[in-house]
Amino acid sequence: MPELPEVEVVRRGLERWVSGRVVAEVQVLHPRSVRRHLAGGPDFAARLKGHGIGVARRRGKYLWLPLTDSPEAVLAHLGMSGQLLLQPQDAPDEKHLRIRVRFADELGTELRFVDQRTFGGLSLHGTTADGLPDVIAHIARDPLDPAFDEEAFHQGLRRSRTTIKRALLNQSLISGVGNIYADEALWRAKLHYERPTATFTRPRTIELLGHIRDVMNAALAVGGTSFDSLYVNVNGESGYFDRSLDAYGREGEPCRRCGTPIRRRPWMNRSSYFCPRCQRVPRG
DNA sequence: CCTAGAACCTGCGAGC
DNA sequence: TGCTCGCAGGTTCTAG
Repeated sequence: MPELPEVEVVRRGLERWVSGRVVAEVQVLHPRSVRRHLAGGPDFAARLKGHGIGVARRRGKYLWLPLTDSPEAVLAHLGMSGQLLLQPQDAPDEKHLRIRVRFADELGTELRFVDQRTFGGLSLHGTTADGLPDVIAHIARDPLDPAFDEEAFHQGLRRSRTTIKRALLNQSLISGVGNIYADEALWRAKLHYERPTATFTRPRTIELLGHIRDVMNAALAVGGTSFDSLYVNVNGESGYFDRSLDAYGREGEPCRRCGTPIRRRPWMNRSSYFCPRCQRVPRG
């Protein structure tokens, strides 16, 4: 569940169904799914056993579960295909089940990390004074964070010699934006994805941030974007924002503003979708 | 230091 | 039917 709205949907599920419980047992079924832990999966599992789970938190696409009785947190990143599912203990294992967490209560449910492509994973870290896992200190605040620094973001754009979509995907400049919401926000702002960031005026930056927030909030309100069953909440349910997309995945379909067919261009081993009329290529 | 591109994985659908 | 190719919501490492 890659981008901010989808990760926030998962965070809310964890807060409701996992926070407040105590870990009884952890099973690591794929070594790659435990990240940055030299001592390996069994040690990761042993270190979690018996600890209480605090309120789930999120920054950008990262989410974490603070431990209530130690200054550590379980950090999760879903990568391209990761899911955190709350399942009945007797439900059959998913094909790509990587990590199982059982709890010391009688609720009969367990937390499962399922990940087809294994780009995601869980890790265990110390936390900074404000409760942030130390390894994500370099991740910028996301645009839904009330403390997001608009001026720092604008100055970051002005300073960089890159193009706007690359900048939007740079998680140390602004976090939570991925390929879908970058294309959607740029369509709304009528900006071409290869516009140099150094050309941005402050009003243009502020307007773009507004579109990013609008599209993310709209997606969040309907459970995020799900093209297929890979992107679901902790109860396995899909979101509906795919119906409301204006650019992403709409190659050949008419722009909802001007009717011109939306184009897809190969870009950084993936795709960019844009309206060739509303979003003009910058000259130069 | 900065930026662009490849690598890391598995599975699916299109085309031959 | 079965093969190959391109493509998929992300991050990180390396080369220049």
